[in-house]
Amino acid sequence: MQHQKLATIEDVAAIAGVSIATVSRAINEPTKVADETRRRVTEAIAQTGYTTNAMARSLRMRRSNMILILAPDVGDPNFSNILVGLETEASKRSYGVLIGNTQNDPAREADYLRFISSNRADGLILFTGHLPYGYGNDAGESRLPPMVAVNEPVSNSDVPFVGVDNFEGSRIAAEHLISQGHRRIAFIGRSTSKAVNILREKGYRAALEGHGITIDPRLISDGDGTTESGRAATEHMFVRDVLPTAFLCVNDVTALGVIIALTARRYELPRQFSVMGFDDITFASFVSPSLTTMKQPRLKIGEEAMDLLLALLEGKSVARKQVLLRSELIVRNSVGQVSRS
Amino acid sequence: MQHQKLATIEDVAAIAGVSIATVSRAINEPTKVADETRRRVTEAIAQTGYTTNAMARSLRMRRSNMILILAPDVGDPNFSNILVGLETEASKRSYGVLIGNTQNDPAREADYLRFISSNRADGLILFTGHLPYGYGNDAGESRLPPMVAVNEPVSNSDVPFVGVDNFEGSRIAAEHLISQGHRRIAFIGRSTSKAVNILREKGYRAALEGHGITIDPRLISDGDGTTESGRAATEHMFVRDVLPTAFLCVNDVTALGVIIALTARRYELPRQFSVMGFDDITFASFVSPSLTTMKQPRLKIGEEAMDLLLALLEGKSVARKQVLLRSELIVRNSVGQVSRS
DNA sequence: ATGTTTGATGTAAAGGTTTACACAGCTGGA
DNA sequence: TCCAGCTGTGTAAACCTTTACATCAAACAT
Repeated sequence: MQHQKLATIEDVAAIAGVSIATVSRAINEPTKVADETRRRVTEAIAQTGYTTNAMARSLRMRRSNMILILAPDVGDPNFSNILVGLETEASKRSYGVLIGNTQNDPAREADYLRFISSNRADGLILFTGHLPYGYGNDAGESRLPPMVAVNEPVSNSDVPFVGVDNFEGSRIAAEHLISQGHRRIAFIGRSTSKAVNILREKGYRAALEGHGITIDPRLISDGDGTTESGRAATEHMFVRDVLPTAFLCVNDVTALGVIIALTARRYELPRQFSVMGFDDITFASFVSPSLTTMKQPRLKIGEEAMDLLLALLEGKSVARKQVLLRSELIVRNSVGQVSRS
Repeated sequence: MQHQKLATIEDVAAIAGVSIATVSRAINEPTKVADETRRRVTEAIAQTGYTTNAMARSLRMRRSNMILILAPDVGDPNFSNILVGLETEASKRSYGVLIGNTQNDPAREADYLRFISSNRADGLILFTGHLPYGYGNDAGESRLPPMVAVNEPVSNSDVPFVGVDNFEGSRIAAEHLISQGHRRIAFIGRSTSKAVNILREKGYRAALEGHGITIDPRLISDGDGTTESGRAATEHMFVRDVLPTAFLCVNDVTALGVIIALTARRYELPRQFSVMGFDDITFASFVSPSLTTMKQPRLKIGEEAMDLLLALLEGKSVARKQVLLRSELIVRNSVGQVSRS
């Protein structure tokens, strides 16, 4: 009962009174078949409810029309909206989208690579910030398929990247704080390994230096981008008693941790301290105080990335190997004029 | 350069000095081939880096080992964690997971159904709360594949459902408010169409009735589960001047709207009003006041749903067509003792 | 009238598996 | 000695397309 034998191209051909080659052409290259014949075929298709078997087609054409999305964490607040963009563009061009949630587990990444080598996916979108593990160690030197990185560039490689201009965005964010009179500005979320963090720190430095503000290294704090890291970094500054008037955070999630720490110490925001995030994730507008931040055009990022990947896939030589979009300053209530101290 | 001709089963067979049938058996039914032969085949596979071509296999076996997930909105805060569960279980059983973001657009749903009829997916996970549009209107009466609903049951159908016991959970939530001395309890988010809302309202009613509290219909407010609906409903109650001491909301997103409305009116929570949510979405612990709510075991829901679907797919007769998991009361700071008024 | 081009269609191969069936050799029982 | 059953392997069909090549008729040019 499971399989009631779907109609094949042969059934259609029989009904229309033509050969299967003609049916195939009527579907894929309509101009190459006579009007009258095409009409008969179309009718036969409607009559049988025929759909072309994607497996047979993929087998023959050596192409699955599927894209694999490799993400370390599907729960990442940046993920879902980029995914919508990716999916929208893919489906518009009749590609399907496969999800691989790797949790940064090398075994799982290697596992998912087999979707490529077994022809189940033609291309790869990388959220991971690194090339998949397990690449090229099987004999046969498995070639990597066309790829595009998103969210985080792939460190030392020439994998095309689509994302926000993190340096520029962070510079704008810092400028905003400076424009509110802040001079002692902390940067929360320094990292030596994550490209995004590095760029955002550079933007911060550029802005301060551009305004002749000397950077106090004690105001730069390591962090891995989690809420807890933001909270801990803030606490640490209080313990050491080296305090800024404003916190520029590597992302919104970190900023949330900073807000939690400050609120716990009963400070009033933004009167006593200003906090700035980056990303504009969903809850940024719901926190109290609502978060001033830089908005990533996530939908657009997804669309552009998929567009680039499909271009690569279709063999078009692609001019730009890097698409940097602008982030937008969203002013809410977590940043204020510097308080006279 | 794209395709350097991958090794096929034939190459392996040649190297191992056996027929392709034997190679296939060595891979899929190892016990059926002699130890020595199997060793040679394994070696040949390693040597060539052979991976079986999934398209050819699927074509032959009439099975893609792919599951299609149909979701109206990938950004739904309940979605991502359930997805992780679904994906984890699927990948454990070596199924792949395809994402279909439909935005409730009938055309897109119908479009995705073609993944089924073209054999690109064997089964369906429904987040949508309804059967996909475009089912069965093509001639040939396209049979629906094995399906499991998640997040929201599929109204009037016998599609198996995996989720939380909404009635019971809501009853527990209401009981909690009652235990804090509340008698005038509002229910925000009534709906006549959404099964989840209906069940949660029933749980609310059951709890109140069980404690001999007569229900004031003016305290039951329609809502579609958005933040804005929660805000508007609350405002409306102030305008009519019919006020509860506690708000039981159909979900956390709605509760957030209620909190926003109350905070805007400068009420102090939970001293003056109590607010209770449902779902325990990520930001529930970050709102101020942090939200008391019922936690959905989302990971588990995903895993159970996929497990059920795969069982269905493999033809096992499944005992339970409905898996109801318990939700857990999470006490935070948005609910307090009723204030003497 | 002959040769050439064009357009529409058909024939058959190829794509890479799985698996029913056949076969060969061997074991063990009668 | 013969037969039955078992084990391990091979042959070939089937799964459903796409497409190179062949064919044929009609149109056109010479």
